Amino acid sequence: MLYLLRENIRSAIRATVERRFGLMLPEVAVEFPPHAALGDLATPAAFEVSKRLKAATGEKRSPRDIALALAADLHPELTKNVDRIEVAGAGYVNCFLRRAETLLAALDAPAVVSMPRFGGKVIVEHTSVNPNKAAHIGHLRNAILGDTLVRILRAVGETVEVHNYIDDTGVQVADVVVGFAYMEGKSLADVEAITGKFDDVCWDLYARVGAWYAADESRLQLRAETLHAIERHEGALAALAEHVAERIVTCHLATMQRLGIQYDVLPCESAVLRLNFWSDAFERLKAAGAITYETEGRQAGCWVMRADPETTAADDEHDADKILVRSNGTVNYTGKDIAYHLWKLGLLDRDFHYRAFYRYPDGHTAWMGGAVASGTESPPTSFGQGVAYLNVIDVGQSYAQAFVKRGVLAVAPPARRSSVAVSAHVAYEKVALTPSSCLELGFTLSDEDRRRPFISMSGRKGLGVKANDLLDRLEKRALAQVQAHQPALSKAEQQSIAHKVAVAAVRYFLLKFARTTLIAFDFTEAMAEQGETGVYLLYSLVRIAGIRRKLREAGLECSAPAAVLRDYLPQVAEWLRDDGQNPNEFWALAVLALRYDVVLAEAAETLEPSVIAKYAFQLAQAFSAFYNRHNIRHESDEVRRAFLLALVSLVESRLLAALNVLGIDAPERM
RNA sequence: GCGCUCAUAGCUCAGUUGGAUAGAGCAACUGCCUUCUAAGCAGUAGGUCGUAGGUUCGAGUCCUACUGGGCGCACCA
Repeated sequence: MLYLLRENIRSAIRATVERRFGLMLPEVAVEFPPHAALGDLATPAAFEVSKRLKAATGEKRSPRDIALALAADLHPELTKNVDRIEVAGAGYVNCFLRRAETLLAALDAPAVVSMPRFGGKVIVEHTSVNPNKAAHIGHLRNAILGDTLVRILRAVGETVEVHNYIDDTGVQVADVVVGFAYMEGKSLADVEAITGKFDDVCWDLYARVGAWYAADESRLQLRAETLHAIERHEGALAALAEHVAERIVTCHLATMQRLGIQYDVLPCESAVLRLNFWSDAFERLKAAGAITYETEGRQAGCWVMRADPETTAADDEHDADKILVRSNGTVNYTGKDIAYHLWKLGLLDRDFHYRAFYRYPDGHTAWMGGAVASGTESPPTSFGQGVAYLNVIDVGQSYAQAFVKRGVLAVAPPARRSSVAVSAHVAYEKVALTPSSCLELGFTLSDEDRRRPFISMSGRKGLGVKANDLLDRLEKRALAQVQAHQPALSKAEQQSIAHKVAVAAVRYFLLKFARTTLIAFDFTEAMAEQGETGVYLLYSLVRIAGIRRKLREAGLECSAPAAVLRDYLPQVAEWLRDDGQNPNEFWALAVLALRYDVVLAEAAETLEPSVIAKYAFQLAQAFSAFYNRHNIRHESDEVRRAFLLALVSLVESRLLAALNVLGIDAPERM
């Protein structure tokens, strides 16, 4: 609601400044003042005009004079929504909205308007966990961040395709294969016969393989041989690798499904090579002059991409350049990634072979993009060919991601360069463990480690909190609460509620931190059900559901409060008026709810989901205060009851929208 | 060595592209359940925004230097 209004004010100010002062303002800041006495929207543009006027003409005019002129000119253009405009402080222009009219209009308006900016399909890649062990909470942060980003983009009207890249040919898979084949002497049939949680079995095995290598480094030769067999796609080891990768991917998809996360395409790295994506990309990189063949020095025999000399410098220990093709002629990960990204933007005349890999309960299918044609079904739409890509990958990959982008940019035809320019690496910090969490997991720590603020997770050491384990613990804990609060419900209903509570808790916990904040995972904090948590958000909506239920039971139902209030506009205006020095609490709540689309737009623009999480909590908090002060069921005045209910409806609508974008589903009771 | 990033209340973190009186949760303390769910609400206390300069009407936010963390710079993926 406020998004469009803010844009209107922005353009009105820009036009007024141009007309009266002959200045073009590139950006006009319109913000939300710290308190209600200063209006609903405000702009410090007069300060900017004063500065620019002085620079352009030498004329000195006080910001306050300019603000007065702006306010006078602005008002006629905005009378529809704005009640009055005041100049405050040294030169702020403050707009006050017509409260009653705005509230009623908002009740009939959708929570958000469509405002796509990419102009076509955006490809979001996230999760991309090595398919060799159970997913841990670090992978969960990636997936939840990515999934929420997808939901944000879809909410603002973007078309999004979700990719989960499967690195089925890397050392990580090879290590588990070595474990099965050489440590345990298992055949493919033996591994296929393993029952139970396969990802947990591999988690333990992977850690043991690490120790096994450390005990005798000559065993690393087995890894190299296995890797080679996988890359050539030959023999029993390759077949075992394929089985491990596919089965683990299935585990990962099931884990993520618990959190409401789905994928459209699972492109496999093996196919990037076998379907000649790379050889095409290689030729194009050479033709574009983006890579050069080294004939001397320690990179002799390699194809390398030069670093940007302005931002990176080489020294004795490090080459700033990035090798894409090793001296033995094989391509590394970054090279393959460039090929994959060319495909994402439709810049390769090649495609994967698709087969339906995973069915979701709602009928959606995740398609595996592999090297060989198999199966009878084909996808309903074409994949790839996006106008932009967004990669949710941890910040440690920034260096490599920068080379991927430069590689794609070098090959892209001029008309498509803007596609590459708007594409981005959505970087986030990792999840580490607090020392106390490590101890709780049963790991022994040195005294030095004990004093550290956090300890990195390590799949190779088997040190980490598995995603499924955390969810299990949360569900168990929530179930105990639900059983205490809702003893009358069936076991199945209680479990369904406990599941929703657990999902809300994890998703909110991993989303409330800004992307660049390292999370030191602590069980106590992550399992908290009080304060700034996903549980609190659910509780607010449960209370709203409770209000509606009780009103229905009392025969006081009111499905369309706006229709009732339309006949009592002066009364509504009175209820929304500030009382002397005190700002009006109803209006404060309403105007916060109306900011939803502004917050969503900000999240979509900055690719920062945490702002929505923070906003949802703020709105829920404001509602809780309202809830404690006003009892709707016991309100005898019918019109006032409709008024209070209108506020509840507004909050409910925006809170539901926010939670939907956060991937959190609220139960009726809890 | 170079690059990126962070430093805000006892702890964990927000802080609207430079704006008006720096906020929240946890922990501590004080109240509130015959009431639409107390998984809650109201209140108290807690700050030289790492240090020193600079830019300007205005700096937690931008620039420089310094101090102290974290990450990256592999013929790994």
